[in-house]
Amino acid sequence: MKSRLTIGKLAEAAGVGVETVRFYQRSGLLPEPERPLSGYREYTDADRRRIHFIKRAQTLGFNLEDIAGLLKLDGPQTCSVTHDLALEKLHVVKEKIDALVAIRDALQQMVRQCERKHRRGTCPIIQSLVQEEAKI
Amino acid sequence: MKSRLTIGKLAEAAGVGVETVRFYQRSGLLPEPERPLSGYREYTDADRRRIHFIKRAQTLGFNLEDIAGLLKLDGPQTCSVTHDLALEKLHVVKEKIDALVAIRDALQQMVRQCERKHRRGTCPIIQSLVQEEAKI
DNA sequence: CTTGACTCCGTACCTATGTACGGAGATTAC
DNA sequence: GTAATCTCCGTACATAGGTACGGAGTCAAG
Repeated sequence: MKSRLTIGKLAEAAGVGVETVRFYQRSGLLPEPERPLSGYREYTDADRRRIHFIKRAQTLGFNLEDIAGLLKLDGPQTCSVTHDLALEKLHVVKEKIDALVAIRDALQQMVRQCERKHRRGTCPIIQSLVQEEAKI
Repeated sequence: MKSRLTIGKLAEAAGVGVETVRFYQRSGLLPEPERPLSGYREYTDADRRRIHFIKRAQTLGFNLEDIAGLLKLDGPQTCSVTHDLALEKLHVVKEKIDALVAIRDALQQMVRQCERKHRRGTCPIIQSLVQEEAKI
């Protein structure tokens, strides 16, 4: 099912606006699509998945430049370049995970505290988050 | 050691600019500081930690509005409000962790593949990331 | 007690990431 | 085949999150 999509269909399928697709193309995040009929862009499902990936990565705190770096990992580099870049990104991702796990644990503790009605003046969310700082 | 900080010292200690501190104050992310001497703001170490938390949360994909919500957990609400807000944030944080773990695993697989010199035309980073989509 | 660094405030400006506009041409639905 | 819809392009505008400016007041070292 090699569905050919116009820009409008792609945008709808990916949950973004047409202008966003054009913007990503201009920014180099999407490859130049074929334009057989009259100059209209023709996209494939791979482009839709790529946009999904971009949007997901954004919610994880990567900016478009970071994301371009991640997407470059799919390119035709030598394996050593890819390897090093992947390792670097891996490091960043692991750090993000650690920081989020600390926040998750603090939130969980807070929820439990509230459920045990052990409330004092204020719930110690910032304190518990902030004291992770030395570790992170 | 209840160190009193001027805005410049605070900014330096927190690794941001003076204007950023003023901006956070205007945005309600930092409380109004005391201003005993001649109107100069006087900050404490709690403010420095708060800024660190804001910066850390930003790299995890929270925007300033999200962060204000997290910081509100430290406030003097009733426990039930705090509980519900914390649960909601907990959900978001867990989702972020899951997505990052998927990316981490894909990157790890990629690094291993490169190390085994099992390279084909392109490393399958996008494919492996993108195919998580159903799960996430 | 002067000089240089710091702070005040409001406002203007900047970058990243989109969003919208508008007029001309292509396509599709009737 | 014509009307509605879609796409083209360049450019302008919008929003979040800062960052810089400028002129006046304050503080601290010599």
